[in-house]
Amino acid sequence: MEGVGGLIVEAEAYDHEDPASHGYGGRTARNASMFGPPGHAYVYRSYGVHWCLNLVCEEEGTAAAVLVRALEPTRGLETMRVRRGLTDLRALCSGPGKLCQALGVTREHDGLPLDRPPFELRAPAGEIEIAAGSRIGITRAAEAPWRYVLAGSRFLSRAR
DNA sequence: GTATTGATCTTCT
DNA sequence: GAAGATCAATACA
Repeated sequence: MEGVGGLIVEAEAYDHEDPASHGYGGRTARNASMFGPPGHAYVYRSYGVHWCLNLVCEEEGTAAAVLVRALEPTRGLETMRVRRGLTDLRALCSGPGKLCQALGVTREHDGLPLDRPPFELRAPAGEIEIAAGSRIGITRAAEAPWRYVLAGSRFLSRAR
């Protein structure tokens, strides 16, 4: 989006039956876009400091989404470095909040469709190996094996 | 190297 | 008024 981007290497799944999910317990003002049509973004403020980006999937009313936790920067590296104030490539997008800062994702992107600018969603090129694991950074149902990572990637929020 | 804590805001109780 | 799907700076080993 807007000249920056990368390969998603880490994601976590949430649905409306998940106690850790914002969609748990019904629709609210914050998670409205989670309940919207699939293929849209759900962006929320975390700890008052960071933005986190979700990709809404499944059908309307299920509040299913995947949190994009980390990606491997491939485009717009200079832009992302400036936004993050860093030179370390691995630190640019190795976490939900970092990733959004690097990409420039804010509440303005909440609810936007992912198949139109400024978003652009593409399938990865070639064969990739996916590994599943327990989730990170949450206090409920953290043991659910709904974290999916690109096996062996150096750009994860936590090492393999 | 690991551990702890402050920052700062939206939403829910 | 408290909690939270986080990060980065600081303190200690």
